[in-house]
Amino acid sequence: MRSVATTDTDVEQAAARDRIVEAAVRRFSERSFDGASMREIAADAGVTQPLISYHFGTKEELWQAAVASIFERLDRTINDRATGLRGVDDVATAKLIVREFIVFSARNPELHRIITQESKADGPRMDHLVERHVRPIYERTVALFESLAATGAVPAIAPAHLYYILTGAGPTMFVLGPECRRLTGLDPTDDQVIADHADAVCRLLFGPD
Amino acid sequence: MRSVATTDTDVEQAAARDRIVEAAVRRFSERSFDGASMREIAADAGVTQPLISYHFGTKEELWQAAVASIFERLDRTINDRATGLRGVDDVATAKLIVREFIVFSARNPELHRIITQESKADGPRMDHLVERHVRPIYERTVALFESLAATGAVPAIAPAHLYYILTGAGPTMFVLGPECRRLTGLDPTDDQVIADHADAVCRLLFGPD
DNA sequence: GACCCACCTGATCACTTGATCAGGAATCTG
DNA sequence: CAGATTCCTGATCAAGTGATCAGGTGGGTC
Repeated sequence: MRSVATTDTDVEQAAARDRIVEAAVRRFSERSFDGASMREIAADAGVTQPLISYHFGTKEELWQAAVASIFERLDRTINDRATGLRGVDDVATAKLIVREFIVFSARNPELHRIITQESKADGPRMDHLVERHVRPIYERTVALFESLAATGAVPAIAPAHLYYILTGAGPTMFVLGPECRRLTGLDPTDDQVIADHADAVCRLLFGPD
Repeated sequence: MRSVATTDTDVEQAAARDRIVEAAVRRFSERSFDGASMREIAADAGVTQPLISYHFGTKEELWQAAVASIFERLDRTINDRATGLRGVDDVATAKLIVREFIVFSARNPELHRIITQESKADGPRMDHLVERHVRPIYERTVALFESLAATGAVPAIAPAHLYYILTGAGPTMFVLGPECRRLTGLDPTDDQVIADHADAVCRLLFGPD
C-alpha cells in the first residue's frame, strides 16, 4: 500500500505536467525545436504523446511553456540575489549579479541553448522569445551598464556591445559543454571551473582586484 | 545564343554541386541539421533532391561537405592575414588576427551557428566537428594566448577560459543577428557596427590604447 | 446509486522525411 | 558512328512526424 495522495508509482511523484515541461526543456535545448519529437519528450517524461497535446495543445505551445519555465527560474535566481544585496555598494552589487548570471548559465545552459537556436533567424518563436522574455532582461542590463560606465567601473563601451560581450563570454563555455569537455579536458559542470570562468569574465569587465 | 561553356540558363553559372553546398551551409546554420530538409536545400540550390544524394550520398555527408566549406574559408582568411603580417610585432599581429577573426564571424555567422548547434550534445557530428576542424584552431589559439600572456599583453587567465571568452564575446552578436537587430536596433551586418564590436572586444582583451 | 470531470491511453490520420531506383540527356572517347 | 561516363530527374518506398478522436479510469459531488 502507498500513501493516499500519490498515484500508483512512487518514483514519479511529480505531476505529469511538470515532468513533461522538464523533459521538453531538456530535449528542445539539446536537439532544437525541429529535432525534438513529441514522442521522445513524452517517453522522457514517462507518459504518452497524446497527453502532451491534452495538456499543451500544440508543440508550439509546449515550447512556450518550456521557455517560460526556464526564464522564470532565471528571474527568480537574479531577483533573489538582488534583494539579498539591498543596501550594498552599487559596483559590488553589479559584480555579484554578473557572477550570479554566469553561474546560472553554467547550471542551466538550456536557456542560452534555446535562445541561440531560435534567434538565428526571424520567425514566430524568435518573436515570442524576444518580446516576451529577452527584452525586459536586456533593458535592465543596459540600464545597469550605463550607470556602471558613468562611475567608470566599466569601460565606456556602448551598452549593446557590452550586452553581447557578456552574454557571449559568460555562457558559451557551458552552452558548448560537451565540446568544452572534449576540447579542453575541463569539466564545465565543476564548481571550480565555473568559478574560474566567472572570475575571468569579471576581471575583463571590471578590471583586476 | 550563349557561350559554349554554360548549360542552358545563364543566372546559374556555378556548378550545381557548389550551389548545393552553399545552400546547405545556409539552411543547416539557420535551421539546424534536423530542421533543414534536403528538399528545401535542393530547391534553394535550384536542383532536385535526388541530385544531392547523387553528389553527396547521405544527408550526413552533405553536412560534412558544408562544414568543410566554411572552415576552409576561415582557414584561408586567417592564413592570408597572418602571412600578410610576416615580420610585424607579435602583439600587434595578435590584435589584428583577433580582429580579423571577429570580422570573419560577423560576415560568416554560419560557422559559429553550426558549431553551437552540434556541440550542445555528444554525437557523431560533434565528434567530426571537434576532431576534424575545431581542435587545430583551438591548439593554435591556446599557443597564441600563452605567448601573449607571457609578455603581459593579455591578462593571466587560463587559455581554455580565454578561448571561450573570445569565441563567445566575438561572434555572439552576429550569430544572434536577427535578435540583435530587433533588440538593439543595430544592424549586425553594418561595417561600422562590426568595427565597433571588434574594438570593444579587443579593448577588453588587450586593454585600452 | 448516478453523474461529472480531470487525467490518461491506443489507434489512426494526413503529411513530410531521407533514401533508392530506373531512366533520360548531354558530353566525351574510341 | 557506337559505347561509356557524367549529370540529372520523376516516381516511389518505409519510417517518423504532429495532430485528432473515441474510449477508459478513478475520485469527487449530488
